[in-house]
Amino acid sequence: MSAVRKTESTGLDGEPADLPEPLPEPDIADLRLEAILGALADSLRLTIVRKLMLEAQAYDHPCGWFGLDRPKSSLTHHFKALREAGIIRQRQYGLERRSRLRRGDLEARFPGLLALVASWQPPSDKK
Amino acid sequence: MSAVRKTESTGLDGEPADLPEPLPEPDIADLRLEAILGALADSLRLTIVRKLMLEAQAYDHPCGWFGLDRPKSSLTHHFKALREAGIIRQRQYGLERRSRLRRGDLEARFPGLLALVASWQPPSDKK
DNA sequence: AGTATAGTACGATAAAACTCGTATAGGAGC
DNA sequence: GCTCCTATACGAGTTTTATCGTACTATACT
Repeated sequence: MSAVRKTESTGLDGEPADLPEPLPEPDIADLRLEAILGALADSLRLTIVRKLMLEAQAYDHPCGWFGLDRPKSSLTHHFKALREAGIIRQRQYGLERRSRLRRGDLEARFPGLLALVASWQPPSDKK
Repeated sequence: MSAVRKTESTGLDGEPADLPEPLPEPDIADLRLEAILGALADSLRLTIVRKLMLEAQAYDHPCGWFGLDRPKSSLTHHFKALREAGIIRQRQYGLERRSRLRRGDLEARFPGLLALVASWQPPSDKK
């Protein structure tokens, strides 16, 4: 393993520690493949994860950044499903609840899984 | 690509052609990641697929070979779910309906997916 | 033919998941 | 304080999935 620069203390998954506390989520050791596959078995959620993986820039994006055309209460539902499965981490930043992919955790526990999501293409109509 | 020996004619996924017709299943081009992940999001079905992948010997195993402690009608349900998602192929051999993994198709369309299943471990109690 | 066998089909029940309207919370900015 | 904004919480209706008993079909065997 190559040396990793740690300027200050670091938090979960190599993140800086000076961030709001994450919302409740499963520990990396408790990630269950069944639960994760179930959470990914949905094209809207695949879209979310894929976008986080391929287009996330500065880390941590609010719900609106995804540009999903669904009622807000539906989106809350899907983001929560992803978080409870352990796929994303969510933090509260003032008004916004921002999400990031738990990329390191997922790759450590299920190597290759994210590559599958990356290569996924939505069905002709994204519904 | 290396040369593949074809003694006689071959059928789907490189199988010999002189086999009973497979039960209805999606074509390789129609495999949907969402559907496949959904079918795998279950520990009993993961157990089935994993066993097919790691222990299948002569190809094509009947339902009883798996040694699953569930009512027969439940097993029918789960095998059908796997077949309709495109994960297994089923053929009727007299009394028995035997299953095999669509290994080549899956690896071609979703490389790395089966490796995830292979590394899966059932939760402490297989239920 | 009669019996055992492997597995399906049907159907009922129950549990889980999806969808989304409405109401609400709470920080941000004027 | 008042309003705007992002997002949640609650709850209801709908759909999907799981579970499994019972009845049945079709083949194999004697």
